Parts: sequence; structure tokens; C-alpha cells
Amino acid sequence: MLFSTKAEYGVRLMVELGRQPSSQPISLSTVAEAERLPLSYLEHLVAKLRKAGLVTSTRGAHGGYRLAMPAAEIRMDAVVQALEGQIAPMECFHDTPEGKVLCSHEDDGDRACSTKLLWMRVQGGVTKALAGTTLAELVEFSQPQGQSEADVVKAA
Amino acid sequence: MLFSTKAEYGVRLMVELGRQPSSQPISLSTVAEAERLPLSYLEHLVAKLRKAGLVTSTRGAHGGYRLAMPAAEIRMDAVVQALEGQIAPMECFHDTPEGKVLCSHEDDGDRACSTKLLWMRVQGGVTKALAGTTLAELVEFSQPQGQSEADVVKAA
DNA sequence: GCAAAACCGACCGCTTCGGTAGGATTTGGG
DNA sequence: CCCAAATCCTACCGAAGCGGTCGGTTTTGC
Repeated sequence: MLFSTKAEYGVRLMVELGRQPSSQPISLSTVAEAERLPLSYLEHLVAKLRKAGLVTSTRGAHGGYRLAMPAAEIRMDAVVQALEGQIAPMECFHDTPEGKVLCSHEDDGDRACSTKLLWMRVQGGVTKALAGTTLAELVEFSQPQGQSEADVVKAA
Repeated sequence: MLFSTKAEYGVRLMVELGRQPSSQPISLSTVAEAERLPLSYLEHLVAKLRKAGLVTSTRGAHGGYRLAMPAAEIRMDAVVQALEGQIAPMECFHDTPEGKVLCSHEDDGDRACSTKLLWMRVQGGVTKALAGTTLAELVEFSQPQGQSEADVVKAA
């Protein structure tokens, strides 16, 4: 599997927050019940989302979480990265100060790294899919009257 | 990380085999030395490739492995799948008899699965990248006189 | 002040990862 | 015919991550 349930649960959590039209926060236990997910596990996940600045929290009674910005402005690559860590196909890919990726096997002798081309393409495909999808799209898609799934997927 | 070193090592192994022009097999220890990888671990990986029909083996002295078909006919999705198992973004994706993928959270109440759209797009991106790359391309790319990396990546 | 909620950190069983070890079997060459 | 080289097979092992659980602390509205 490319991703663990951290991404799965975390994205569901975000969609649940995005579904709420009101400005008042909703509690984690509400989300946990709606999605039938373990509350104490969601706490760990929402902590990552909060540290990444994707959700804000209000403590105390009637507290809870809400999106830190409109759902249309939240790209899913940020969400998945907050939950799963750096998105790279391989251990040997790491970020450079310029924000690019490099393969550390780069200079094995006189040849180029034989796998780099492949992982660059995979990286591109995943990044494109994640960055090209907003939370608002997922909220819209999950509504019962949403357009046919084939249409939306095709638009990727 | 999306993939483990099984894919990394296994792909390097395949490239090494693809580099050999002759028809005679090359031994694992030769590959291990060339790529500086542990021989006993490579044995496990090459076993998966053999079971998947991607390489053939000849036992005994002067034995070894060779590609089961021309490198240009070997698509990397087959290689990675043989090494890592089914390529799916999520646990809840599984193959159907028709060869498609489905999300098992499909019918949670009256709403569509809120994450399905996202994982479908990711799945599409990865599959396109892997299936659109052949072993021959990687062999070509890893030669010192290969064309610039930007050109090849762009062609994805 | 009580209850509801966010917060925090420790723990735990399980599986996978990356690798090692030891052997068995097959085969070509001397 | 025997030995060395090679594939093949099974078991094991430490470390790490996954998917939680638990107990507690702090904050806040009513």
C-alpha cells in the first residue's frame, strides 16, 4: 500500500470538517462517531493537521476543530504530507534547499542512477494527483447528489 | 516512502541484467558486486522476479539469470508489482474480477466514499508512470552518454 | 465546580523491512 | 567422478512503523 490509514482517516476527518457550513467548531467525538473511527487515534492525527496549520482548535467545553482556511484553498498534497510525512517514492529522495528532489545514489561511478528516471516519473504522477485535488472537491464529491464519479476522475 | 528498497534493489538488478548484451546468464554475485548490494538479500528479490516470469534462471556452475524477454517489452509496473505486491494507494482498494479497483467503504450510509476520488487519481498517476516506462528506457538512461534527464522526464 | 473538550506522552501487540544463516540441489569443468 | 560455483529454500532476527489504547493534565462554558 502506498499510504497507511493515517492518510485515510485524516482525509475523512478533513472532509467531515469541510462539510460543516457553520463557523462554530465541531468536536472530535462527533467526527469519530460519524466516521466510526477510534477517537483516541483521531487525536494523534488531528494533532499533525493542527501543527501543519490546516485546522485550528478551540479548547474547553463546546470546543472542537475547524478548517484553518476555506476548503477550496486546501490542497490534498498538504494534507497527506502532514499525515504521512514527506511524499517520496524512495528513501534516497530528499528535499534540497531549492525544494527539489535528488537521488543520493547519483554518482555511482560514471553512470547515472539507473532508477532515478522511474522514481522521478512516479513522484510527478503522485504529486500532480494530490496537488491537483482540493478538499472542496472531495466534499462536493461525497455529497449524494454529486456528479458521476467517472466524470470527476477523468478531469484529473 | 511510497516504496521500500525491495523495489529499488530489484529495479537495479533488472537494469543490470538488461545491460548485458550477450545471451549467456550472469550470476547474482556479479550483480551484487556491481551494485554493492547484499547477495543473500538479492536472492529473495530475484525469486519474486522469477516467479513473476520476468527473469529466467539456469542452475549449476556458470549459471545465473537473464531477462525472460527483451527489455523494451518489460513494463516497470510489472517489475514493481512483482517486488512490492499489489500497487494500491490504500488498504481498502482491491482487485475485482474485471480488473478494476473498488473502495470497500463504498456504501457508508447514503454518501459516496469521501476519499475515493483522491485515491483513484493517485492510483491513476502512479500506474501511468510505472506502466509508461520500460526497462529499456532505464537501461538507456543509465548510460553515461544518455540524453539529458530533463528531456526524458518531460516525456512521461 | 462540574463536565466536556483539547492536549500530551507512554505503552503494546503485530507486521513488515532489511538482512543473515545454513543448508540442499543442480551443473559444468578438470 | 568429484569439486566448485551457482541457484534455491527455509528459518530466523533486530529494528521500525502501524494501529491503536490508556491515563492523565489543562482549558473552558454553563
